[in-house]
Amino acid sequence: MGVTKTQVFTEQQNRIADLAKALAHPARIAIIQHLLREKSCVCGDLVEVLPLAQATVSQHLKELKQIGILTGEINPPRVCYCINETVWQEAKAIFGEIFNTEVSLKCCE
Amino acid sequence: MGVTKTQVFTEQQNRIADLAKALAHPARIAIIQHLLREKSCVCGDLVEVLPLAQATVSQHLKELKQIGILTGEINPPRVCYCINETVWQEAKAIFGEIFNTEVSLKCCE
DNA sequence: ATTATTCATTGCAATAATACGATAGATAAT
DNA sequence: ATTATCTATCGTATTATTGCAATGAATAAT
Repeated sequence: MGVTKTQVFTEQQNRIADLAKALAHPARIAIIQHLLREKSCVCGDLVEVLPLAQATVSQHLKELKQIGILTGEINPPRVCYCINETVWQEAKAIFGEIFNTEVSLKCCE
Repeated sequence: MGVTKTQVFTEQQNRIADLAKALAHPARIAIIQHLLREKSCVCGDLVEVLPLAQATVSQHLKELKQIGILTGEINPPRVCYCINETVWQEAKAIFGEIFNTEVSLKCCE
């Protein structure tokens, strides 16, 4: 049916999946990397850096803003996008929780 | 056009995005958590744990196998799915690289 | 007031992802 | 041989995602 059955999973599982989905596009990775490394965070700069149309970049920014990873501060006529420290740390923690789990080596015995 | 322009991004950006996409569904998170925590890794066990049809679970397992996160060892008539340590460590490292980057606080100045 | 700049939104087309019933294949058990 | 068990795949329906041109909204500059 093309629609994820979110209600049958835990809140945590859905949150991780949603955060992962936000990272599941190279353009959004590029945006995040740029905001992490450079000080410039104006939308127009990102449009220049990315080989995508302005409308497409705007859409990716919207998604990252929606999940909370980015904040968009209007500074007319520009908009400055920044990484939201709180959500970023949450994502770091939630991914760390999974990746730091020791993998059971007793598999397939 | 519904198709990601992978060729215009770096290999690393595409790899992170692909790994993130593999994690971008609560069912696949549940599968990974189960394989991390429990020793049982037979496909049938996962079908019982997940509130999804067998065909759907099989499809999610296929995706995780395709990206390399899981290995599927045939042990007739069962199939044992295990976390692939190598790829798992790669994913851990690649996500860590991003999340351990210090966020520039000089944003929007 | 008019024009230019910056960014968001809308509308559309194309492709990808999600879900499941039905079926097939392979082995074990009888 | 027949039946049962386990898993993969196919076909199909539905929804989501990606991408961009065109347009709109809001402010700055002239």
